[in-house]
Amino acid sequence: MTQVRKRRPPATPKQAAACCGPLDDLLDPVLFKAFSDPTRVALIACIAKCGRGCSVGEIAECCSVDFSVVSRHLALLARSGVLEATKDGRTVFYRVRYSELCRSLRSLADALDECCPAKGGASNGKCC
Amino acid sequence: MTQVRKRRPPATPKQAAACCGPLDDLLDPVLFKAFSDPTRVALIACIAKCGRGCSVGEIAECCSVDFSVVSRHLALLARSGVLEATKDGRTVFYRVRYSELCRSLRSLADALDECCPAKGGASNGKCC
DNA sequence: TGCGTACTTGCGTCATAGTGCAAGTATTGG
DNA sequence: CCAATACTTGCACTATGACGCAAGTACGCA
Repeated sequence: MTQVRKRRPPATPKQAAACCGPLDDLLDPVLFKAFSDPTRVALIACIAKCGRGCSVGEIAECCSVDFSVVSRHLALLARSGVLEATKDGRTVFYRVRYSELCRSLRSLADALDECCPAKGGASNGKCC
Repeated sequence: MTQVRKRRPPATPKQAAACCGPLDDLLDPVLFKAFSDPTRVALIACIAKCGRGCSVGEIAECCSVDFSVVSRHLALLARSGVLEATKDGRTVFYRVRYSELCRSLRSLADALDECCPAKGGASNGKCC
């Protein structure tokens, strides 16, 4: 019978870098860049806790920076997939893309677990 | 009898910003800044997939930037809680803090769910 | 059609951050 | 004790990004 050979974790970091796994796609700098600025994080928290679509004007009342700055941050957050923009007349509503965001975060956590030797992850071949 | 009044989600973003919930702590810009640079992300993926503690020299072979740059990135990643450094003689080993990282990511996902109206989150009062 | 509201975009400024080189520090082995 | 190894740190340069102001665009309403 053919034995199912368990894939080993890469012996060196260089080998690890060469073999692509789920981590490489999930560790997206563009997504996490969205969460790397205090002002943006405040905006995200604000909209997330509100639980509904919010207009730019409403959101701008939450923080002390200029209206134009808020507008730019929101556009960036929409581009990076954190928020979703819908336009109604001249008002733009931004809402949090809860499910997509949660899925990304949990997938990343899962992918990390797959690599973790302590959890038997690294020897199951799913890491890369 | 006293009725257990379900807390409503904040009516406006400004109100939402004022009430502190789990999100405010979990949305940590310092942590996510670690994941916001392509070079750093490559280093993290490299070490994570390797599944063991890696020396700075080994890690530096993975990417094209200068050795000193790698050293600085690794130090930053350790400061922000992504990596853990242990010194053995003159060699420093960096390893991924899998469990802490996964916990942070999953907690954030959970906190977001608590805010999501579609999942009945926003009306349970746990959001803020 | 003109005006006000809601938002976006261009531009200049300033601060922060990434990078490479070179020098410095710690540790090991001869 | 000296030299080599492994890494860190100082310094200068450049790039990127956050910010505010002002001008521009889009839309609704009278």
